[in-house]
Amino acid sequence: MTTAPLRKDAARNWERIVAVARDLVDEGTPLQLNDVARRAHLGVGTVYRHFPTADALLETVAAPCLEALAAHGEQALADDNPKRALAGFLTHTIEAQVTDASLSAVTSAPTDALPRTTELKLTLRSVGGQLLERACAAGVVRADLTSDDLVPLMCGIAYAANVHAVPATRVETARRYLGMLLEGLCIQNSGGDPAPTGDGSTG
Amino acid sequence: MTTAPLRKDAARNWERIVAVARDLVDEGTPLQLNDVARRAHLGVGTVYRHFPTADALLETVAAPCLEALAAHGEQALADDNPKRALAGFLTHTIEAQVTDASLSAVTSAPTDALPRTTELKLTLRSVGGQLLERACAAGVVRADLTSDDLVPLMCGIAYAANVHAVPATRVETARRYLGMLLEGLCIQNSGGDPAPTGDGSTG
Amino acid sequence: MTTAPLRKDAARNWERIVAVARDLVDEGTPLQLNDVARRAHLGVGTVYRHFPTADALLETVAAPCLEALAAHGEQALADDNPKRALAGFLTHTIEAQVTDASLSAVTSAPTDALPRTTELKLTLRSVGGQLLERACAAGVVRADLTSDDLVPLMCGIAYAANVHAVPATRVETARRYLGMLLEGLCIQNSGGDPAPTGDGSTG
Amino acid sequence: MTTAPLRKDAARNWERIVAVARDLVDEGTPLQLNDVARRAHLGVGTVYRHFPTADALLETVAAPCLEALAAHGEQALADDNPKRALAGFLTHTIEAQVTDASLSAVTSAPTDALPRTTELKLTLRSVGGQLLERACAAGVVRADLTSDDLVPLMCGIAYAANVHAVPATRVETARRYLGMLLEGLCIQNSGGDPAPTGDGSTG
DNA sequence: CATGAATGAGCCTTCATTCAT
DNA sequence: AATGAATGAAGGCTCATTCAT
Repeated sequence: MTTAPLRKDAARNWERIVAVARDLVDEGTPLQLNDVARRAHLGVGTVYRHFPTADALLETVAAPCLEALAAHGEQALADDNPKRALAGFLTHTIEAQVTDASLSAVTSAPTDALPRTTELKLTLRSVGGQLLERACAAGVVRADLTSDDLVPLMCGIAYAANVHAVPATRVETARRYLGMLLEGLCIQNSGGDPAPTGDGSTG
Repeated sequence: MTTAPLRKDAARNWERIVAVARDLVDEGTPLQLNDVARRAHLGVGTVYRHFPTADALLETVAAPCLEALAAHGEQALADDNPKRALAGFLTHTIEAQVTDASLSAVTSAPTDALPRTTELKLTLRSVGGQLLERACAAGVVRADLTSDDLVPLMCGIAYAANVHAVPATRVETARRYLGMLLEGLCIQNSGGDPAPTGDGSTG
Repeated sequence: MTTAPLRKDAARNWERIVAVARDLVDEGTPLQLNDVARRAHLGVGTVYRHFPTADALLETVAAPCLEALAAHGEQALADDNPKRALAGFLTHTIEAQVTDASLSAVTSAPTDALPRTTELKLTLRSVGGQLLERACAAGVVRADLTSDDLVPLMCGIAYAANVHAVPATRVETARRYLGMLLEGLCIQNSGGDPAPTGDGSTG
Repeated sequence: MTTAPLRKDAARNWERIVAVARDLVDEGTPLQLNDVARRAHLGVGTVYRHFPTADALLETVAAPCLEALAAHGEQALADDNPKRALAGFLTHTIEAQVTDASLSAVTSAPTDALPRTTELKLTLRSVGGQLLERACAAGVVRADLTSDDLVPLMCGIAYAANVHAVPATRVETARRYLGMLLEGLCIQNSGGDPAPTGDGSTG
């Protein structure tokens, strides 16, 4: 729509570049445009033509996942159980973030290289915000939680799962941590005493 | 202890290096040994002699904070309110991590450059484990939480507070997020339906 | 003449390219064929077809000015005051060179990309030579000045005006410098001692 | 004075770098730091350590010549013949500029990389200004010539001599052109009509 | 003819680490 | 021990030119 369709060969190269980048992301290698070019058997210039910066490429790699998340979110809006809808959306989000390194990088970044990314992030935030609002309205979620908190919290959970957890168990760990966040570490009716004290004093 | 006490001038250099490194960490500058040397008005070689790698220096910078945390944890063990003890310890930990960039780096790192760091991290884990155990025993904390989860969760909370939150509000944000984790995002008696579904399906 | 007339669309492209190049020259941007193509909304290949090198394009841009200068020179030949004729011609030349960056580049260049340019430069040289000859014959110009000196001297004056003089005052400065060159920096009857000594000794 | 004396090996490298740069300048090769490093059989880093930019190196190469010119200028101030003093100074300047490509580059540059260069250029300007003032006072130089004009005019003459003149004759040509500038192209008492007309009209 | 994607040499710069002084 | 100069691999990016479409 927005851009003219690429020529066939250019399109093939574009795909190659993104595919290589995807592989690099998956194997945890930092994205370097020269590196991508070498692996894709293309000139550096070609890569730079398609992606002016490494971030632009990373965001392109992440885009489909962001879109899938957004799509899922839209579906979740149709769920008439607000709690389940929100929890499902967050679960999906977390699983994606833990599975795909491009996502965590992109969602954590304060600025975007591509307008499309900004757009997707806004959509995601908006969807999350709506799901949250409904859950709030239904009284199933604490009232002091805002849509601004959702992304950081998800990033945090994903980060937690990536710290010390071996790849094999990451998704599982992430789900556990999300469960803990949703239900709380503490048993709720366990007494009237404070959670965090603010000044950290224990005695 | 393990090493012979440094000569007076060497000791002074050591202090200088660590002080400079502390400053760099605080201003968010990545630790580069050349940089440290220049600012400390010392030769690079001197810095390398004291700290073979940047990580060793970083861990040295972080050590006092880790010790302070451990000390606090020991005190907390004396608290007869297990929930308060644990919450206070976690609050302390989070505040430290958010405030001090060296801490988050060191606690998140899978391996350590210095044995002392490993030792401290173990102590911390052990203290946390004990506090957790007591809280568990008192039934104030969910049973599926293990001492292995504490560090990742704290790192996650700290990370969450660092994403998108401006420095000025970070500590406050981190406290909020810790509160949410402890109490749960969801209102507890709000229905029988599941939190995360595991397969993420919403309908 | 030498080449078949261009097809209408090709001619339009040619014009577009030259116009864009003119703009780039005027804004002081170095001529890059890719750049020209982009601004002209044409493919690079098209630009390369019309102008095999950046110099060829530059010379094409400069050609009309060179022609105008030549035309002026021809007119000056009709002036019956040899001194005025020469001075006028030089003034014109200088003004053009200072005003139009393409000119200084082309006139200073030792070799030409286009035969047309060589032709024009020869014409100009010839006209200058004739004007000079007349002035010499009339005894109003020093005898050791040859037609070979005219172009370098004009380039030099233009260069002088471009060094350190802000754009706004360049033409004025160039005129002043030309005046100085014509009349001499030194007061003529001011004594019998030498101008440049050749070995630079001051005594 | 200002900087600590270099270690012997560093000093040797410094010399090597400057010598190589001098050669490159003399053979008309553009100064590239990597290139310098290769020719000097040194690591790039070494060159960058000594000279942060190519301009800094160029100015270092030019410095001795600038100093020599300044020294000559000081001597010229002692000459009791103001015209000869000025002419000698200008001749020297021109010869140096034509002979040494580093000089023309440095004197024409609007900004300097090294403070030392700025200093030298100021000295040179000041000396020129004084010589000019004396010549003016003695009535041997046109009154509308200011010290601001000296540098541009000398750069212009040097440029003129470099245009089209083959290296072998450059110095000679430059001297001739300087002579012409000093004495004027026109025979002075050759009539009352104007030199440049300002509008360039020839009648 | 027009197009513009592809090329890749070439330049710039940084920085972790070594080692002669 | 202390010093800090030297190293050079590594990464970044541009741009003139070619050639498949």
